[in-house]
Amino acid sequence: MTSEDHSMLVQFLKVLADESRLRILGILTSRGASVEELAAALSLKPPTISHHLTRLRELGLVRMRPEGTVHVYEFNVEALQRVNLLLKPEKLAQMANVEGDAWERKVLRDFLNGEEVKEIPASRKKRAVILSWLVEKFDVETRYAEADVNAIIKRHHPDAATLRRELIATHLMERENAVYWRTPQKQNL
Amino acid sequence: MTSEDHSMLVQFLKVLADESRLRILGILTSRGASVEELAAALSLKPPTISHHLTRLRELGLVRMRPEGTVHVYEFNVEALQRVNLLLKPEKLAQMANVEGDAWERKVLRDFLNGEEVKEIPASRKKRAVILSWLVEKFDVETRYAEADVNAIIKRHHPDAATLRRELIATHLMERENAVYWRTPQKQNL
DNA sequence: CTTTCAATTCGATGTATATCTATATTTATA
DNA sequence: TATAAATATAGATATACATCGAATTGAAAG
Repeated sequence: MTSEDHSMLVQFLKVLADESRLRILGILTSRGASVEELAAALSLKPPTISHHLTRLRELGLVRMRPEGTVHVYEFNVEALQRVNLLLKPEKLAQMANVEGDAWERKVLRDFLNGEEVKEIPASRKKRAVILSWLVEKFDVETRYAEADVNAIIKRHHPDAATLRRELIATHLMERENAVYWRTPQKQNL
Repeated sequence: MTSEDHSMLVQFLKVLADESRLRILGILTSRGASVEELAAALSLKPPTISHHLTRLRELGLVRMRPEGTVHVYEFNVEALQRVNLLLKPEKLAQMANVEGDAWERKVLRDFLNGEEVKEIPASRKKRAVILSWLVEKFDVETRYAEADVNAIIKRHHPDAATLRRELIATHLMERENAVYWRTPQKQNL
């Protein structure tokens, strides 16, 4: 549904993003006009105008009323209003959220080999993704000794010391005295 | 000024009329993002994303903030609002009205030879243009006998009878008993 | 200072499409 | 019914541009 809005919006914008068609719409705001009139007004050939009007009509931006052998085209203001409604940040956000964590999945694919961390990413952001994956190996309500933490990490990567420090530094885990625990999750909105 | 708005609007729409760029903006509504993140999210290569961001940035639709070696891009909502303001019927009308009667001038060029009507257009609309030109040859406040009307018309075309009848039929002139006069102009809005 | 990593720039390629001429279709008129 | 006029369609051409791989730039880290 939102992705329908999305491609709908793209199509509208593609049709509107043309100098000739905007000028046509501009003329049609004040009066209906025939193909020949528009051709003269824009200094373009009738087939070109016909082409533009077809594209505008496919999206309902103009309507056609035959009058004898002449076709009078009129502007449909409603359709333009619908475009304006879609062209807002909130709507764009909705449309984009069809997916969002493709990047995280890619990082996991790149740096994991099954349950093994192939390499600790140098980039902070990528490291954060791996650490988020790693912290899932710990229970939320359990309290661990440092040796337990190291043991669990070592199932996935030899450098337990570095990773343990990173988990604390990124606040994914917390420590008091010699006791470690996983930081309770905060809810997503 | 209005034509600057015009080409401005076309450029904005051309930049917005792209699926990838709309998705980028959609993502950036909720959070700033790096080129790599966007590339992963859209399943496109970084150079492609860079290209899109450049185009968006040229129009001020996004802003860039370097953060270490990573470039964080953010959405500039204001710029989008400006597009919405331009994408209204009134604005389109303003932009189009740089000229408007090119068609009428073309018809006159085609069917007149100086003060002589070369041929009476068969098309109703074109005939109307020629008749509007012809009726200007009459004073507004004068009352004419049929012979006078014919004489004036014959300065421009031999078939005075037909043209006289057309002037009446199109209500450009009126007749009562044997007296003719030019219909008073109604004002334009 | 060298290496590394993210971003950008460059060059190439394929696709989309605005515009034109020529032809066909449809409606009105003689 | 045949001709003329206004649109529409078909086919051709040229331009714009989205996308990619390769090379370059610029910043951070060892």
